[in-house]
Amino acid sequence: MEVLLQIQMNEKLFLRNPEQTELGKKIIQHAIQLIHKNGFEHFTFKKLAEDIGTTEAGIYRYFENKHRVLIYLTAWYWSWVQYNVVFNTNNITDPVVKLKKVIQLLANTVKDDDKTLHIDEKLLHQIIIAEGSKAYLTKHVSEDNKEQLFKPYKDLTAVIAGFILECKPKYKYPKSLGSTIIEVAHFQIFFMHHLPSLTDFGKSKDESKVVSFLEDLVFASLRKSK
Amino acid sequence: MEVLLQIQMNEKLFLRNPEQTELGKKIIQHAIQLIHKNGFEHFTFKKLAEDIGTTEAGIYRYFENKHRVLIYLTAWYWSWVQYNVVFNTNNITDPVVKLKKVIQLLANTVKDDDKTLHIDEKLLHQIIIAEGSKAYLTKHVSEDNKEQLFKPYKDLTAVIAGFILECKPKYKYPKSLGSTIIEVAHFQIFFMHHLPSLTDFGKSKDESKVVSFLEDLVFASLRKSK
DNA sequence: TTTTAAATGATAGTATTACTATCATTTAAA
DNA sequence: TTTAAATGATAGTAATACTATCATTTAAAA
Repeated sequence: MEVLLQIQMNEKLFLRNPEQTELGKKIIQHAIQLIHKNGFEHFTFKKLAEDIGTTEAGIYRYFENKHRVLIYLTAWYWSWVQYNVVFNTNNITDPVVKLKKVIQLLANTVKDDDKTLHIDEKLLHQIIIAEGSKAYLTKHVSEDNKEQLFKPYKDLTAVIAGFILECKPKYKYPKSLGSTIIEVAHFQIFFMHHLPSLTDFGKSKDESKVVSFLEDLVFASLRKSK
Repeated sequence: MEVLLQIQMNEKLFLRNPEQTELGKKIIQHAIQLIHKNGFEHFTFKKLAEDIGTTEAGIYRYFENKHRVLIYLTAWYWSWVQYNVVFNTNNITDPVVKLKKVIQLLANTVKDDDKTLHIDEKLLHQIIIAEGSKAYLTKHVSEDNKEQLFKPYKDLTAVIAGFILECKPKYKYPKSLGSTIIEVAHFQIFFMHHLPSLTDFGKSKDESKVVSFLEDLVFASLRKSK
């Protein structure tokens, strides 16, 4: 069975929808490669244009600025993760199993998804780990939030919060624990690779240990005992 | 009793020690104000120089670039937090009480410390929440780490990890839980103010609820039962 | 107290970044 | 086949992130 996955993106994320043209898809594809290679700070529309074989002006027709590209990529990523969470937890009734699945999807190495042709999810996952929080750590986060640019992140958090409440209906912090799972999964992986003494898995560089830590953390909080 | 606090900083953080001259102290003082006001992305040495009444070249004699200023400020901040942790937990034997103190110091509003004249800790705390992770989320994090630029952060994590092991000697993830406490304290406060639907304390904007969430999270993991 | 060096101020200059604008040309939809 | 939309090519500007030079002030050493 061959299916393609297309994620509907908020119109405010772009000036012209990059999914709808060849140039647009190239912009996304090469933006992922360049941000991954050089980091977001050294990513420029000039380099991107040269990489693709178009001009700066061409990129500016799709995105207002490079920060919007980052927001677009993070929004896309969180939508894709939510799709995977929903897909992988479908027909599972046990909320503990569902939460474990979520933790695995967040913390494990991603492999490129063949259902999206121009997006390399493995690279994108690494970008989100290292650059994702820069999307909202700005002075204009509230304006961006009013335009619903972070909706996919908030939706995913809500899904996870739902699973948490299924586990323990009286738990008082489902949303905070949801966003904590997402954030901790990512920065523990980052620390493991780059600042290993901030973790207990520095030497092994084994993502499954981040999964174990998170499971320990989450299910201790959700035990019925208390 | 009037005492002044001076924190010994790693020589590699700067070109010329800003603590040792009037101009240097002004650079730190006004950098904090400007980053707080405009955000790190819009903070430039030109604006800083104008603010102080000196020239760009003057700033470059103290710091290689603006990223080093951010690293300096975060290093200073973590050293100061560790001083406060050590001071406030001195003579306390119960590790649970010590950990609670740590959580409060990390998550509560900071008031300006009179023992440091040119640094406004309240502003600095807010800067670290919103900009702190940009200090290490770079492509050159490993080189910076080799120069020990993140040592204060790692030291603080180690102190917290020590308290965690005092609580539960067999706990498997003391360092990861330590860095998690630090990070979660900060981004939950950020979310509470700017992306409230990612938390359970959006409406109240009450930092003590972040403290409650963190205590719940941490002490569930450290209960003797398991 | 003078000499010397260190720190600062003033100015200039460069390459890159982050855009905006214009117009010709190609491509695709009506 | 007309018309419009998308792209390419080029130019230009203000701001940013530096580096370099030299004169002047300030402070430490002789």
